[in-house]
Amino acid sequence: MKNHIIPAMVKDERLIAKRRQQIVDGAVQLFIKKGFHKTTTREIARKCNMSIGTMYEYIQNKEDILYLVCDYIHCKMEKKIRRVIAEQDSGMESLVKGFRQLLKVMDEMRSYVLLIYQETKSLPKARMKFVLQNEENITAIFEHILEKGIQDGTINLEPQSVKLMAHNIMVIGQMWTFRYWSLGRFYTIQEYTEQQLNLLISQLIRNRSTSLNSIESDVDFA
Amino acid sequence: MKNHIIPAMVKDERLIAKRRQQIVDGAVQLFIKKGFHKTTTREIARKCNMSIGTMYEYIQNKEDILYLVCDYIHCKMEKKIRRVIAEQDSGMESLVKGFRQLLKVMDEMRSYVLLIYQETKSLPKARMKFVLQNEENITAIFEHILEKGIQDGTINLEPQSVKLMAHNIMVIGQMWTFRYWSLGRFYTIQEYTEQQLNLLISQLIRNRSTSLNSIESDVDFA
Amino acid sequence: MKNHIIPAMVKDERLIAKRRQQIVDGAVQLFIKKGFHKTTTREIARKCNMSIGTMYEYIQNKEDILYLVCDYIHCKMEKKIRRVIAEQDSGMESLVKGFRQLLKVMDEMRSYVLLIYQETKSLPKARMKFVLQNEENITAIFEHILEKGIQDGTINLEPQSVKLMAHNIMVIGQMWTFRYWSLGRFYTIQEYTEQQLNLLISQLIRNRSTSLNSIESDVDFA
Amino acid sequence: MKNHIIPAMVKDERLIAKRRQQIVDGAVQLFIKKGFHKTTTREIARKCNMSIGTMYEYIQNKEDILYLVCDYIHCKMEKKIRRVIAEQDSGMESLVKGFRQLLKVMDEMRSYVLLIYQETKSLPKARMKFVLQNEENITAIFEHILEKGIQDGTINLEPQSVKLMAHNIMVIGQMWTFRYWSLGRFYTIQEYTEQQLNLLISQLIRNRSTSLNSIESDVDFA
DNA sequence: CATGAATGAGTATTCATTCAT
DNA sequence: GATGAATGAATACTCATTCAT
Repeated sequence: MKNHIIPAMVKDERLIAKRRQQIVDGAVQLFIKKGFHKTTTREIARKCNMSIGTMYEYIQNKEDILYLVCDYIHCKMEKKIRRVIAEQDSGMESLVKGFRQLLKVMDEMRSYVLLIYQETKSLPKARMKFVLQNEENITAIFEHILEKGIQDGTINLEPQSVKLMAHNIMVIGQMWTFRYWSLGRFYTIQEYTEQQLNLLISQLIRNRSTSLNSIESDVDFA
Repeated sequence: MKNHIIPAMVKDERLIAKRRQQIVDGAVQLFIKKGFHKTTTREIARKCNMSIGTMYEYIQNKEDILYLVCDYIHCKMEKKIRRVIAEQDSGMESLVKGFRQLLKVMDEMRSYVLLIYQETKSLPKARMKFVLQNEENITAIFEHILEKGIQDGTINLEPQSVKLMAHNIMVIGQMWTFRYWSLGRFYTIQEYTEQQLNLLISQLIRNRSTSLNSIESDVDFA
Repeated sequence: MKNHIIPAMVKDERLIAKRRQQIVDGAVQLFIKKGFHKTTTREIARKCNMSIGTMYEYIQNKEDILYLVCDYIHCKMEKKIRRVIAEQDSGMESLVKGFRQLLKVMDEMRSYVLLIYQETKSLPKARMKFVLQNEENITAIFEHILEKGIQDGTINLEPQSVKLMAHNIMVIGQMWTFRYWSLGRFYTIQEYTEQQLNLLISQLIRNRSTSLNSIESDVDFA
Repeated sequence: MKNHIIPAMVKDERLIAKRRQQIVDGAVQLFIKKGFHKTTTREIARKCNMSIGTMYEYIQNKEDILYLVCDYIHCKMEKKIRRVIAEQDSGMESLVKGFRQLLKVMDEMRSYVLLIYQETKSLPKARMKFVLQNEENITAIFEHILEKGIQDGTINLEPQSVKLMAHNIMVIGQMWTFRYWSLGRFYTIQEYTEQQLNLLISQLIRNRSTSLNSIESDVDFA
């Protein structure tokens, strides 16, 4: 977390972290249910069992809370995704594992991701940069995987398209959250995942003789 | 336009259409610059050279304006895209033309699309439905193209993936608007279009012997 | 009617009277249902099938409408009450007939009277005077009856109390409208009338040997 | 006071009572001078040396203020009237004392009572019920007195007319406020009181041999 | 460090009235 | 005479933020 950017009235770093987590936990629920603008600071304070006065000891304004929330969500996502990436795996193996995990996370955190997605714009320019940067960090995971795959020969992709492909992968994940209102009517998350994976692979191999099934899914959708 | 849904205090239908266009024209600019929430009704009225009183003769509340704006944008997009689709073209031809046009439109209307994207959630539930429906109408254009291509044999895609692929296409278009902050640093719209097109085609043909170049681009990016 | 006080943009006196009656008819219903303040001029115009523009040709402002309404109600009440007063009757006979008629009218026009009662204060000072004067005119009917009764010996009352008694009688009538929420639970209008009449008479006779029953009620409560 | 019904944003009960009194004190004056509808919340806040924000911490909407005012007035009236009623007095004695005190209070609080009278209808239904209930509580005082008088033989009244008579007494009091524009021209409050008392007594005794003068007035009109 | 009462600028919306057609 | 679109002052209420205790 880069919370350090947000100044607090209180010194005790340990306390700051604890209280901010409290704030984030309370705020997320409210933001998801009502949106950032329609949630009042009073509500947030009440939700996290804090007086408004106390809350303002740990933040400077309402937007700070949104920032903390976005940051928290991104960190959690990133951690969850990195967990399945192993050094020893080939590029393609990592890709498949990473992709499946990405979609698993997107499904689990659907409303959270949607939140970031819809409210980021409410952040002041400077803060927005940081949030977008977080996003780009996650995108970078897939860039690295693709590059590794190109080098070890398991992935076939022109270097100039690496960035683009990484973005595409991220967006395939995100669209499950922001187009769920339509996609959810036609596909389960498993179906969605495997079909998108098939389409994705078809872009990354020279010929489709390589079977996906050779790479076992160690992602189980709860 | 389904504006008819919004009741007006004024009877003259001609006038209603005219004034509402005035309102939309003024509001879009402000919404794009400041966002829906931070734009005041007074500002909107001033921008479109109307008194607030007059404005409220043609709408019922601020959200109506947002709805009118979203509706207007979607209609414009749909019209522009349909323009390049010709009956006599093969599925694949239509797809390529449609895709290129989609991206051209997305680039031209970048901030407009972004607006819809970020503010749709501010609409009341009922109104949101309509906006999402509009979106789905555009997606349906590509569904039809894909189906046509499957039938005439120019496109290779499993039927169950048609809907998914149509969504993917739409999202490839939209992501140019909402990830422009990153994509715009690495690609021009032409580069973006052609690379995405290449990736797309690779998913829709049995073998890559068919060259894209055979389908000339009649889309010029102004 | 002293409508003449209210200037109109239109000349034709016949038309003025007709249109103003139209306005009054529409307005009364609305005022009764929603009160003066919560009724809009637009609603009134719509209710009486007139454009607002036209309506304003016959009045100068919203308060004028209230005035017209009050005036109309008072005139109607006065006419109805005077109808049962006959020259040849004794004072006491007139009193009983007048009283019973007063209560009949109050019951029939309950919501109308209540309206005057609650909204008179919304009139500008000058207009209020006129309305109160109308009220006093009706009160004066009973003053005259009481004086006649004193002179012909059928009513026993000190001259200094005549005015007071006339007011009391009016108020007995009015309270049926503004305390109906309570009185209506315990008494029918007939019970209310006869009990109040009994009490009233007991104040106006030297000894109670005179029976009320000798004066027949020619008022039938529909 | 049943203020507890009105929720406040502030917790300290002591403070709530104090601030609400402040609000009532400021509001009454304005309501009396301009009426409820023509008084703005800003004016009220200014009058009671509070920011609007602060004021709204203690009420929920403008109507709440009106309710508080009505409640306050009724409570004050009731207390003042009850003060002169003594256990050991006979029914008739209580009645005379109570009646004189009622009129004294009505005179002192003339504009306050008039206010309740004219603005109660501006309250939302539920609140209006409470106010009317308060009114009925005061009326009940006189009901009890009348019943006592009937039992101890000092008052002669048919049981079925008790409720009616109690209402009549209340209305005799109230009419001094809402017909003061006319009554005030002819009677002082003392004259009004004694004449009405005489008329009242004439309804409540079998023969008029009993002299009122035997019951001394301990009400002095300041 | 914690509290929560105080603040007041800011906003959507209404509605009586006018006046050009 | 009739119409109804245009006007904009006026108003109730909210809510992020502060600061004395």
